[in-house]
Amino acid sequence: MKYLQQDLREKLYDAIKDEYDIKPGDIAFSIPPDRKFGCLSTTIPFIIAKKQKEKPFLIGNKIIEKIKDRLDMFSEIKLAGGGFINFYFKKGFLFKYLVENRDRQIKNKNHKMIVEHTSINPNKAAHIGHLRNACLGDTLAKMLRYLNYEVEVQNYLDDTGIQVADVVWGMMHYNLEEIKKIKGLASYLWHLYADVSKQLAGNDEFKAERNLVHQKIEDKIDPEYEISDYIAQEVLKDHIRVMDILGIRYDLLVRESDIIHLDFFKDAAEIMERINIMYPSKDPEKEGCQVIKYKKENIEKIIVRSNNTVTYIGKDIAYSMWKAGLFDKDFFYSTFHTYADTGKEIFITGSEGEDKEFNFGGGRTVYNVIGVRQSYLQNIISQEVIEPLSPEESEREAIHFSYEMVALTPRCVEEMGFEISAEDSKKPHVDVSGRKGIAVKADDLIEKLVVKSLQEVKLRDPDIAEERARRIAKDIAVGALRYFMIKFSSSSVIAFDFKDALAFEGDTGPYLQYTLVRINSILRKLEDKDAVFDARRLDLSLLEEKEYGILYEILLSLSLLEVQVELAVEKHEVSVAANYTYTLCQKTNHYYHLFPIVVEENREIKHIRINLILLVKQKLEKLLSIMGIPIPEKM
RNA sequence: GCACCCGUAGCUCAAUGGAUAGAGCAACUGACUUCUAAUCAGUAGGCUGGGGGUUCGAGUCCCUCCGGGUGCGCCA
Repeated sequence: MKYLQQDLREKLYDAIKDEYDIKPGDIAFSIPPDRKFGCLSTTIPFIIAKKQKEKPFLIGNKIIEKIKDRLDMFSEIKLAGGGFINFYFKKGFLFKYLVENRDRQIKNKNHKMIVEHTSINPNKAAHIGHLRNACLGDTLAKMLRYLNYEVEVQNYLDDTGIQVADVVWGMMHYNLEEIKKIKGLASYLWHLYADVSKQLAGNDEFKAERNLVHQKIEDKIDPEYEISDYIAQEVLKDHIRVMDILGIRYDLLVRESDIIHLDFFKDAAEIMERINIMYPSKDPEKEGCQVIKYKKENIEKIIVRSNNTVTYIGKDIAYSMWKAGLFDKDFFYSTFHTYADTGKEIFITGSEGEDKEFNFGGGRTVYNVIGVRQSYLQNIISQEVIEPLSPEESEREAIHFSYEMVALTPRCVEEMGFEISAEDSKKPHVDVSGRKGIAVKADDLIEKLVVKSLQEVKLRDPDIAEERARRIAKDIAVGALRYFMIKFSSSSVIAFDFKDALAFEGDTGPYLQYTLVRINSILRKLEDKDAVFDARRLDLSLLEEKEYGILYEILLSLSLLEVQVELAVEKHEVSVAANYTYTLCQKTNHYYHLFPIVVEENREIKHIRINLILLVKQKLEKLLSIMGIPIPEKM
């Protein structure tokens, strides 16, 4: 349909460009709310009317006169509502078009996208907040791959940060050998981190000790360094394990320690100084500091402190510039992990080693999936650094893929046995806090989902083999979780509650899975020779009006797959795809409930229905794979 | 103070400036001897926080007020 729309836009533009002063981009199409208004519609007469002071309906009628003989896929082109031009496809056109073009490849964009997501501090197990980040980022990456961009997924590791120093300080009464014996280190550290945070709060002596530990980690002094290095790596492995359960994978792990040791900031600073983005502040309060001006809020942000150390944002600037290919320096790389099933490797940066050729970094578009609270800093990076360094229009761009936090409902906090202050209990939701230990661990949530779906599976098939049941339960759990994490628009806070997250009915991942599982089940019951695409034998006039109407809605919906995915990427809203998939499934369920397929006796009608569900199956599989929702073998 | 986000059905959320504001949950009614009831059909539920404005057309854009939340550090 995308090609159809493009084609139509060009023809329309050619027909009217001499008479009206418009650009091809002004012509947009939408699908009208009611089929009596046709299957495609444009409001171009209104747009022209605004510019040229002529009645929209007069313009519309003129346009229709010009184009009506040039477009043979339509049976009718009508003016309605005072200026809408409504197009009516010839009966059967769309179905044939979809079947014939079902394997059409999306054009290669020759454009490298880097998506940074997950980026969890490597000092404790992952929680639901991190899951939202990873699910959004992974879905975005999968969408970009579907649209045929070159995509590289990076996960940034703040291995020298204060959070790691916190837990190392808390572990200093152990030696490395003892730490290596701890089972489930990430989960152990979860509790330790909460304890440590409590101890450090308001105790300056402890904080001074912790700061010393932090310094030793940065300077690679043992045993602090070796302990921190071990912890960061073990926790990272645990994050990779959890994310892999959800089908989330990475290409490259970038360590902050390597950015520091390779002194990336020096190269970044030289470039920024050269074009005066970064300069010494004249503000007496910021004497001796290098700053960047944030024009929108008229603020000077400190990048280099008066003691010559680089701030948090300074390091991120260096990393962002490297990601966008704005300087030549590169990391060294080695393999960190190999995925058993595909044999694909995750690489990790290093600061020394063999100087081999790798193609990491150098993205034309660089997405950073990070919470909305970081907007201020991310805006500085994209507006004040990357943009000025990319003078040609959209040559390089850094995009903050922003989302709101996952919070807990007060009820949920109480359910989990945390104490809740009177103040918090009045709020609509309570912030997740790794520091306080108030959060739902990713592992625990997944386990709860698996247990619940296993119950449901066994309820439906008491004789099912244990291993098979577990496999299916896991698929359902993953589907439920991933869908839950992306179905809300990213600007709304998710007030997490087990009741909603554990739901398997209605607007949920399992609903989508169920739709496809049933289609597969129907197809299994057909003979092989029946279950084939064949566009020549689709005589839709055989269908009664009601069936034709519902079938047509599904076809229109199917035709929008690529358009919807593009829209999701453009709007930075992966929920667009989730909602789209859900309505497609609703229509499909409605359809095959009313019109049986296997038992249909009229062979031509049966053939039409089979071709429809074959199309739905193909598109739905694509959509689910984009959202990382697995397809269970049965439900 | 400056910058930003949110407010839509009882609850959780949808809706490129477009035609009659839609789903799910909860409630109520109905459909399993039928290709899988994790489904489907139906009933009920709305001054889209209030007030102005722009527009042929506003839940959507602008202004203002009310209510809720966030960011603005030589922390990360």
